[in-house]
Amino acid sequence: MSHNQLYRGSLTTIIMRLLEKEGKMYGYEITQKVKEITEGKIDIKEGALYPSLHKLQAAGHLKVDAKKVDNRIRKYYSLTPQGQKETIHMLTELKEYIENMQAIMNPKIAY
Amino acid sequence: MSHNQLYRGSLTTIIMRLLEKEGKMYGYEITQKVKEITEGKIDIKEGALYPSLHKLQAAGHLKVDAKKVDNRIRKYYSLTPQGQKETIHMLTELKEYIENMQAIMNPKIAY
DNA sequence: ATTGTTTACATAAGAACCTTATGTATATTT
DNA sequence: AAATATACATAAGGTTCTTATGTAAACAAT
Repeated sequence: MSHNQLYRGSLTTIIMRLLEKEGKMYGYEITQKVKEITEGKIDIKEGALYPSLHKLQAAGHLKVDAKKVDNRIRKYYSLTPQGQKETIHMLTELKEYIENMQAIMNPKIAY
Repeated sequence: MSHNQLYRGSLTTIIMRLLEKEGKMYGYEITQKVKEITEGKIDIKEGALYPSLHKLQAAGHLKVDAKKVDNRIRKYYSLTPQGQKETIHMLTELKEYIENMQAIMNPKIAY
């Protein structure tokens, strides 16, 4: 994902948010979209992506629809109703994370 | 630290930034300060804190000064010159992390 | 006076999430 | 023909965390 440890734990939130907006995406497409949006700064590794997609599917957050395109399999993922709720929750958590970190980095308390 | 996976990887940045501002702090003090600043939302576990402090010290980012207060040992940590440089780097990385995540969450690209 | 809580350090086992490496297979570009 | 891009997948190992446990002193409460 990145040389930086900060990104550890962010992958599911990224996946869920992209699917929320795009409707459906396949794995490789997610990696390319994230690269594009972040101007190459986030590079999702396949070894992280695919297990993460499988886990989200097993948890009932994602459903999959396999399609053959150009004689190759693509697995299109999309949010389940439960996944939509979970996405809202994840976005709230991310917002809180950022607020908490900013509070520590730039506290209102005098130093 | 938190039930939330997002915080994974943030602890060293938190420690370094607090020491940058406070000058010197001991372990227990760091946990209390973070609780205070984030209104209890971030609770640093001792099992994470102490190994992290030891690792930062071993890396040359922190120096330690043990003092006996009330018949008990306190280990005051502070940044080395190298640690000060590293802190600036970590803050830049955190800023970039937040920017990248916000770009994914709220892209300027039309959907 | 003893029990429980807070302060203050420490480490070990195990979980979670990642990277790196490797594998398969087809399409496209050089 | 070879290299790169597309598209999936898993296994081994690293890092960071949680949970559990331990030591020890100060302080508050019953």
